[in-house]
Amino acid sequence: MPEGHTVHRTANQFNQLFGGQPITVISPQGRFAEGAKLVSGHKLVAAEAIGKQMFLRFDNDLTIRIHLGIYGKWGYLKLDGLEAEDPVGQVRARFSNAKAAADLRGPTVCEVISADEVRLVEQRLGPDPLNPNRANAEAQRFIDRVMRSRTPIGLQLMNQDVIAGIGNVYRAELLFRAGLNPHTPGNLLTREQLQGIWDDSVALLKVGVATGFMITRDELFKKRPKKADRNFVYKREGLACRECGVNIVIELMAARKLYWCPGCQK
DNA sequence: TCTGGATGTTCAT
DNA sequence: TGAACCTCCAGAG
Repeated sequence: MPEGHTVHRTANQFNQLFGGQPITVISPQGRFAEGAKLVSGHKLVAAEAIGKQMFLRFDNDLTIRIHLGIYGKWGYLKLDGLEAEDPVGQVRARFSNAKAAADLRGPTVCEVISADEVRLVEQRLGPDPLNPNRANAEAQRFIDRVMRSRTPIGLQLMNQDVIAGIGNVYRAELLFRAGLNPHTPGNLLTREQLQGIWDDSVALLKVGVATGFMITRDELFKKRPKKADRNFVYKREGLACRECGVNIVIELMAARKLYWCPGCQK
């Protein structure tokens, strides 16, 4: 489920499994064979997530940048000294030590880049609500950026240069929780409204990191709700709004499905 | 068993 | 704006 929370969970898992240790990197599928050779056997200094991208920094100043895109998935194997079985299906990259292995399938990006190239990517990405550093400055950066543009807030929340880590599910749910019509131009919103969206994104993403699920209904945060119960509007087109009873609508916004409630989001 | 859809991004037109 | 990328899975039959 590649929105920002998933990538932060993966980075945490990588630091636990492989952090500070030499790591074997292979490409069973072959498409990452050259990159794997550059870093395999080197120590993983740290795994870091920014928005939907993960950076694996090695002790030879090279970094693997991974973006799952829409298809990408991770699978984990516990080894405890046993040999890993041959991968099933198209495994772009396998990361392993004696204790564990992580298989990467179908990513949009899996490449080795230099420290300078890492900085270029970091500069382009917008603030990440899960970035623990400079939390207040990051919020202001988000607010200023949104207010500069007439682009609808529903589009801006999907732009990784504006806010890194939000995808289609959180976009729909954040706007519902804020009571905002997705078509509202960014420059017509107030600082208070945008601060509210930012704070809510921090809270929802933290729930996502903790649970692994995109739960957006407060009363279900500490439970394990079924998929159909987790959200207010996402994938609920034609059903009655949980708050006002008006039917949830679906429309295409920049070729992505947008779900919202015309009753609650005036 | 088959088909369509999916939480995303980039590039060409 | 639409196609391409590329893999898995839920739902249909």
